[in-house]
Amino acid sequence: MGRGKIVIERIDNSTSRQVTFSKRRKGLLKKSKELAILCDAEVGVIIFSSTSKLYEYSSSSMTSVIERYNKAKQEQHHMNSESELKEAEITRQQLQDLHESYRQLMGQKLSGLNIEELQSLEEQLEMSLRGEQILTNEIRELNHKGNIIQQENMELCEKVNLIRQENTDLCKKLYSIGNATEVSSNSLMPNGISTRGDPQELIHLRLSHPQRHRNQEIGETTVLG
Amino acid sequence: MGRGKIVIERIDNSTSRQVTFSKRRKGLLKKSKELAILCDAEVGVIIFSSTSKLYEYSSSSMTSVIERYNKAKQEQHHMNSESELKEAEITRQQLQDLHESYRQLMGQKLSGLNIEELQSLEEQLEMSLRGEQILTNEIRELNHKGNIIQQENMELCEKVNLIRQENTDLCKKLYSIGNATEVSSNSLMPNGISTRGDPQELIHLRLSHPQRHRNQEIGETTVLG
DNA sequence: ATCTATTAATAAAG
DNA sequence: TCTTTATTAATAGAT
Repeated sequence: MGRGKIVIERIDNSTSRQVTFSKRRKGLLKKSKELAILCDAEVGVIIFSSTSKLYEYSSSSMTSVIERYNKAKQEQHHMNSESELKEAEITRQQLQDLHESYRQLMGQKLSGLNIEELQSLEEQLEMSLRGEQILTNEIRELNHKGNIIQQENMELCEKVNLIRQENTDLCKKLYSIGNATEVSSNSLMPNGISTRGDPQELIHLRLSHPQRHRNQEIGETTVLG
Repeated sequence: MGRGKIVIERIDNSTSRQVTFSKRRKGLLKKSKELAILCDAEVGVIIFSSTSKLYEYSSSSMTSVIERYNKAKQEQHHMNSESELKEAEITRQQLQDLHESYRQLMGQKLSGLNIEELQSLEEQLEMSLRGEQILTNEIRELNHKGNIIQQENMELCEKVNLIRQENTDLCKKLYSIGNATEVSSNSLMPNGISTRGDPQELIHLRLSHPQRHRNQEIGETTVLG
């Protein structure tokens, strides 16, 4: 879809690579949006340019997309390990069946000629089964630990976001104080002393009013930390 | 690009929504690959259908893309908080300038009449600045903790995968033993006793040979756990 | 799933 | 980077 057909391989020319990157990135992000809207899908796209610049699109928020992705993957893993356990169960059953028919054969053939070999076989089978048990238990434990840590992780993230939000709000407030006082300061500077009313009282009010809010928020945050 | 132009809005008809999803999903993933290859970019795409089925593409691995994304975001936040700190610094400077001109004005006007109010103003400013410091420190700490837990998480995942792989290998071996012996068992079953050679010895060899491998692997895994 | 008319994306050039 | 334009690629609608 251009003046000529191209093969999909790394573009060597740095300039045209960048041009193509810019065009196709735009196209990809547009198509991502369209897919999300048309088909009511949740979509997240992350692009790092060859110069490591980040571009992204997410129909909701990247955090929620990644979270959902992790959950879905976790479920997939669960499914996997469960089906693995089932397979192991089947294998175990097959071995037991084998064991059983073997025992029957031995009974039919000669009673107690190769007992030593039979016992060795039995031991080996048991060790197989025991070893497998150990492994599956370990996997269960590790899965469990993983889940717990991931949970902690998410909770921590929420905490961080919460506090970050508080901080942003606070910064905004501080900034608005700054702006407000800056305006006043202009009227106070030696060049422009045009004292309408009492500027002193005005500033005092402006600063003392949001001050209470600030103290409250600090208190809350200290409890969180 | 179809028989007719369409508007980008949720497709109400469930069937055609699903058809469009399938087509466009395929297109999006293809274009993602092309972008990654043509432009040497790292790309990750996550798609959840309206029925919550997961589709994905990543030029490297989704884990590494997400990791890189998180790092990049963290840096952005650092930049943000640094620029916020700079802004706070500017605000602080502005307030000090104000303070200075205020003092000068006071000096010019009446020497020491409203000192109490001035002091109150000073205290309030200091508290503002101190509170901000506390918040930014907390954020740093929380970020740090988050990183550590994430690290732990990844290491654990690797461990789980490693052990899972070992288990899979082991299962395969076990399974192949099962199949091999099952074949033998068929020739051993009452219905088909056609004893060519000594089947007993044959089974014993087949079982005892991989047995050594098994024991080794169990040993290794126990060290890991 | 396959077909095809049509639109959309984009390669190359300015 | 933006615009233009020829051409290919994607896909909407139908089967």
